[in-house]
Amino acid sequence: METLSEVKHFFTEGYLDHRPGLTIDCAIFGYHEGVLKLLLVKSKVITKWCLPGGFVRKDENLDEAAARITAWRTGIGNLFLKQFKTFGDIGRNDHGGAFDENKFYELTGIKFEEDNWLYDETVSVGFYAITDIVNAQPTADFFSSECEWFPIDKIPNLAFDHDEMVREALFAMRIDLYHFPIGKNLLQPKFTLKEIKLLYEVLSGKKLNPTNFPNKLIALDLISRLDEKRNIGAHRSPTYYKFNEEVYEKALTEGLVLV
Amino acid sequence: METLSEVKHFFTEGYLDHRPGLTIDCAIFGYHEGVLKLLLVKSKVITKWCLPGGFVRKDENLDEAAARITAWRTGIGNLFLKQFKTFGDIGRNDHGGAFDENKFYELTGIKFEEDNWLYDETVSVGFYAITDIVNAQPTADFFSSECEWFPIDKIPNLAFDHDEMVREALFAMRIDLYHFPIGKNLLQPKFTLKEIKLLYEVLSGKKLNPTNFPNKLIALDLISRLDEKRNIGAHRSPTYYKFNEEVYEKALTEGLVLV
DNA sequence: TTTCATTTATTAAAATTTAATAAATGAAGG
DNA sequence: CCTTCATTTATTAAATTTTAATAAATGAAA
Repeated sequence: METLSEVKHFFTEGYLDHRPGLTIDCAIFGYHEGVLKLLLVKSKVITKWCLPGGFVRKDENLDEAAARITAWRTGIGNLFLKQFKTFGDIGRNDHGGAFDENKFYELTGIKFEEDNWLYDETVSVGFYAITDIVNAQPTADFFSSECEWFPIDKIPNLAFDHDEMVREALFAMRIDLYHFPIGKNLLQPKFTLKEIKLLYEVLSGKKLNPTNFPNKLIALDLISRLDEKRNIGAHRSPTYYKFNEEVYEKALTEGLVLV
Repeated sequence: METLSEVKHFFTEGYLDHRPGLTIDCAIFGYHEGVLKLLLVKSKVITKWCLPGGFVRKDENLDEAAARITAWRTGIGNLFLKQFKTFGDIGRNDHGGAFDENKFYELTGIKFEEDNWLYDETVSVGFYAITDIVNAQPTADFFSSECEWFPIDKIPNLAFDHDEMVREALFAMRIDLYHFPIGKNLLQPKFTLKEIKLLYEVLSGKKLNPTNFPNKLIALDLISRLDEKRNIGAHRSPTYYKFNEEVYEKALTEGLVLV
């Protein structure tokens, strides 16, 4: 939502083209050179930071809604996206004083009625995504004054049940690391063993063995060695590796066991 | 729902105490002595078998709804229950001719109107459960004429998107096997290494190493040896083992890595 | 009473994983 | 311009773990 008229339409008649009581929230993790961050949104009318999210449209599936929201917030389509949990505790819509009605009226001229469709109890389907930070373009909209990356260990208190969502997203992502390949959009097409090890270390939050871990990826036939070396200055030149497309894609749908 | 008046109330005024558009479906896996089965329900008014499920009440959370439904269908409370995926494709409510309107009228005297709340698009949160078959009491109700265990490799075509649900439930359960302890309600308090190996083999669908696999459980401190042996007739007596409660409970919430 | 089938437990072989060492590379300093 | 040095990758050796093979136990059946 970028214009005031779009906003007004959404608040007064949004229930006509959105599925009532059904939202999506996305934990978008961003990786770049050894740092893991999370994309958060600050609304002008909510005093706490939030996960990017929104209502599901009547003409789209859950996956499509999640893809739309992440694509809009990051500028990147086709990123690694995965449903991790659905949140439906009663009372989870309660903002606990975080919503500023006056500010909302000031910005929109709309008085929020008790029976507005947005006050209805909602269920939110949580998705997480992993993207490369340099390729992403954090995008704000009418309400969100800010849209920023936060290092994973410096995430502020979030609105609603979004704290729990982040905790669960990270937990699910770290389990998925053992069962789905990752890295295709996070590393260059040619990468060194040290780079992919660092990626996994940052995502998992654990130290990995420098020789043993890459060997597992090779044993799974997920990556393979190239006849090319990188020049990294005053050090021994490491060999380049690449992902094996077919194996990678197959593992994405069928799963694997990486330990 | 057991009586006709309950049914009538649900169909005409159910939206008053249920959350509209929000259902739960449960893949209840049953284990007993090396066989894995799935609990299915056959409704009098739907021509195909279904997963047990139902609408979420306005006064309960998702987990509570899932616990209520599984407890009602199996007679067992407090079983291993886990959310695995939420299904919200548009058109997933379409029964594809599986719903028999005439039979429904015959049984209830209710004419289904186009605008009945049950015709609204729904999102279903999928849970799976694992229970011991001998302790379970499959229970039918007003509509479900039958409620039966089906061996996992002999599951018939199901109604709605329940085929996909079962596939996803099994997939999720088999991944969870690597990260959460299982067996406390499926084995006797004292069990042999062969028994727990068989349990894992049946649940995972894979052959496991007879000495190595149990050793991993011991190394994780999940099980420990007792000073007692089982008499199994004309064979060498195996040693009994038990679960370590504290480790087991901790792993249930924090996760583990079992490979 | 002895043999036998079947199962668990122990031991030895194989494979894998970890740690230690060697080799490579170019910057920095004499 | 040559030597030293810090740092990184690659290889080799040690340690550990996993697999396979063998031994021991048990009671039914011959």
